[in-house]
Amino acid sequence: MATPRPGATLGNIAKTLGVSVATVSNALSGKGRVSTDVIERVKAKAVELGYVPSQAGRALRTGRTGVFGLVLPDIANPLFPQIAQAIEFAASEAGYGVLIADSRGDVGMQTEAINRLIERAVDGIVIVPRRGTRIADIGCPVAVIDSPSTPGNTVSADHWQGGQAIGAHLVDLGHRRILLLGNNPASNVQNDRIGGMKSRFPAGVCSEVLWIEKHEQLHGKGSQLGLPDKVADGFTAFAAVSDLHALRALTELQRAGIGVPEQATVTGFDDLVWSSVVTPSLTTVGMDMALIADIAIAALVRRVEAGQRGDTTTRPPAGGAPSIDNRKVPMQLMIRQTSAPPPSARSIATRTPEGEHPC
Amino acid sequence: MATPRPGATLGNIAKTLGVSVATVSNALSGKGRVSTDVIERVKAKAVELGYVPSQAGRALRTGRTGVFGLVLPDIANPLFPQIAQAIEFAASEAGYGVLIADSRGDVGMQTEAINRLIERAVDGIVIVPRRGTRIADIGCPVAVIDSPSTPGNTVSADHWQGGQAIGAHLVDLGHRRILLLGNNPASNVQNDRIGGMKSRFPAGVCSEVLWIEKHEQLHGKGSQLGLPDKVADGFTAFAAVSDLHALRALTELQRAGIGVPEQATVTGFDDLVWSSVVTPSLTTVGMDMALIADIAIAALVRRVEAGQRGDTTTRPPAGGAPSIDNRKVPMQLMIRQTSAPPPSARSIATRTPEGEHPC
DNA sequence: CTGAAAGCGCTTACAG
DNA sequence: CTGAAAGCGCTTACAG
Repeated sequence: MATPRPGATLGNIAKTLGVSVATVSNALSGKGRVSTDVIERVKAKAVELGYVPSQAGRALRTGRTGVFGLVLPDIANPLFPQIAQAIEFAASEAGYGVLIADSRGDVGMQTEAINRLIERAVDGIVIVPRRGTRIADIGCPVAVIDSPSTPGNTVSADHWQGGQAIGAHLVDLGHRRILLLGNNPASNVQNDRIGGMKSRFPAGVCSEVLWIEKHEQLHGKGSQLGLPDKVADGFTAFAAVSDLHALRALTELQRAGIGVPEQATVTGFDDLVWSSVVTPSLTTVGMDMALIADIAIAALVRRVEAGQRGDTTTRPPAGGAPSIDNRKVPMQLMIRQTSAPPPSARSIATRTPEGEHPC
Repeated sequence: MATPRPGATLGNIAKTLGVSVATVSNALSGKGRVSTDVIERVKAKAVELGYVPSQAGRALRTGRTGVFGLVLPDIANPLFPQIAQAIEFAASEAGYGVLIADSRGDVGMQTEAINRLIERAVDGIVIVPRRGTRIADIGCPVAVIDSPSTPGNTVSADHWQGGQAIGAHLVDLGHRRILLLGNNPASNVQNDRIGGMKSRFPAGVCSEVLWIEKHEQLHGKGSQLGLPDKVADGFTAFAAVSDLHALRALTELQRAGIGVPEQATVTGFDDLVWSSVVTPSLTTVGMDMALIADIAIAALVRRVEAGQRGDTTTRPPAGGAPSIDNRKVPMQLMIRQTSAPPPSARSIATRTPEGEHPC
């Protein structure tokens, strides 16, 4: 047999070897009692014939497909590559495939996407929910990423702690007037990040939040944020809840001839792919997507392998195994070049007394 | 039946209705002759029971899974979201699911990834090949995206034409000394884009290519590209083969106090998500990923639905249906704010005689 | 127009 | 240690 026939089946192997399919199945899976001699001959023949187990047959028999679904709010999201890559890696390590579904930011399509996955009989679903969505009990193991407010089976980056890291960094640098850049006040993630940052601002620090979506409703999509004016007002640091907004801030400031970081500090969130290629490179906070993905996939695998199907988004597995309820993974501060002490701290005074800049 | 039991099967419906499963199957699929009366009752009962066809059963019987694989060289690639979203959309429109596989930039893993997909019995595979990879005949319908040099079954953006569009734009603006920014001279895509640009430069234009990977080997990863010096040398335009490099150029120039576009024009490629949020917004060339995805998926569907399996990467379908050989989809110039006439064209002379800037 | 039957490839008790 | 048999849910000729 020169070319391994792609169609080889357990039956083929059994016939050529003169044994039963049950024996071949057992030999290959190592389950029943089979003599080492037979095991060897079966394995050799399997390789020779290029045997590939039929997932369809196995799925039909076992009721498990070995596939997880991944539902994303919007694949076009710049954060998506990291998530998808990490999930795909963790899943394939665990022997599972990943079926993707894009909800295109629409709640209705999110439901449709989930249904499509269920029709394909996925063993579990990893959901990165659309902002503000609550995932209903869909009769299939679910792990939710990045929505700590959803009860149960959730894993996410610790956005609050990430915010604290950036907040502390800014304060340590000596900044006392800080503009926080958010996109939408309805986002839990953004509020956590902002809350974390603020929690590290001592009494003497004065901060304000600029919500970009609201700003654009007023001044038009893509309009300038007026950051140079803020610098004139005394703001020395611009802390965005996403690298995307940080990039916008950085270029807007640079465009106005304001030196970053000499005259203004800029920080982001997420460590997107280009954050280290811009000049100056962006100080940001990265999340450990690999760990997050591992946790989500491990939770799903545990449930599936415990033999449960059709059970529950919110309750922990019946076996009493630990769920991943609201598990938070620390974020990591990546100090690069867009953050530095404010001009005042360097030129005017060596130490900045608290409350020097009243709001 | 309040709660639709997720486990409902053809047999359940048949039994509750007192008909055969064959009839139920026919009624639902509309294939055999079934009386309208029975069809209605079957459909009603199916809805009532929340019947969801088992893909596993169907797959086992028909030999088709209704799933395509998507192999990507590196999911972390910033272009990936567009590709994945478009493929997922086109596939789900056609009734197919999409299983992802990341080859992480490694040729060996690309092969592994393809094998994993084949084990899952995908009906076809869309491959975005790793640079320089040739896809072997893998016994399963394949559509290749973005590698026009691969023979057969390839669809891609027309990188050459996209280059021409940018090249012409730059020349029309009056630029005569243009620095082309590429990453790697081994990339067909990049060479096509550069070739296209150059093809529109008349004799009087002097251009040069700066290969970033080579530059970084010499000066260290993430080092400055020395673009301000190039401006001093008389270069007025910087045309990158990717928005990523354009962003790098833009920030490096801005950082050096060089006004874009007043003192230097910057252009990119691909219209990545942030290209319109930077200040000034980036002139670039977008690709019609939706069309590319449609073509790739349609080609796969045609093959699958023609009933062929195990056939051929390189040969056209036996039925004589058109293959997608080296089909190219036009790219679209998106003129935004980083491109403008060179300073000389505005201040020194109204019209720039050809050959004014010798190389 | 409808039904009985075979079979896709696999795994799992159960007998030998 | 090994095999015969049942059955997962579906579709497809084939008979009635």
